[in-house]
Amino acid sequence: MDTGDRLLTPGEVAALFRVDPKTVTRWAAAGRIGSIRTPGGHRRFRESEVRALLEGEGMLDEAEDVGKPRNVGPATSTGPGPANAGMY
Amino acid sequence: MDTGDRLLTPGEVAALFRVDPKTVTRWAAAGRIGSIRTPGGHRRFRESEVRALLEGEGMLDEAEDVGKPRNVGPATSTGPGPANAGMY
DNA sequence: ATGTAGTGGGGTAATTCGGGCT
DNA sequence: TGTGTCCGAATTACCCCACTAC
Repeated sequence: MDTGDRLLTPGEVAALFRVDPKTVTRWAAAGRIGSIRTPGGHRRFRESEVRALLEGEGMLDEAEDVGKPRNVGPATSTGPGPANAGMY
Repeated sequence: MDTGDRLLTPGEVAALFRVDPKTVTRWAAAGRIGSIRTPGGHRRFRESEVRALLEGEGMLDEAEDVGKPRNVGPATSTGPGPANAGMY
């Protein structure tokens, strides 16, 4: 099935993350993001991969928040939600 | 999409609020402001969200809405759409 | 084949991160 | 409780030039 394997250039990914194209290249070099190399050596990234990293790092099942617009208390220690694969 | 999804760096947000970048980081850690992390661990903030906080529209009566209005429509309009038409 | 734009690689400065303290 | 500053460390941004992509 086609997961939208649209290939993006480093410049595209950089614009999405608001970073420098060189930084995106560094991510690929560090193995933090999948990269496809062209015969010339340039890198190309998958749209699906970048999208997953952009906001839904945890790919959590986004539930409808229509029944709770009143919660202003951050006391939800049960799980803030997006527990990205942080390792910093 | 067109909500001005321009991402800002902690330094930018800090300059907007006249506070230290560290303080902005605390807000993100407290969940008071949405934050997007780069594979490297750095944070990026949405211009629209920062703007709402600056305007004070985010702390009206109780309309605190820091969540992300995820459009669960049938169409995956979440994407920016036809950004590049056959670039490579 | 030539030209423009983007990309790659290396190196250095600036920013940000994380935790702890005043 | 919330903000600003300290530290060390990692990550990122911008500089150069050479090569690739169209």
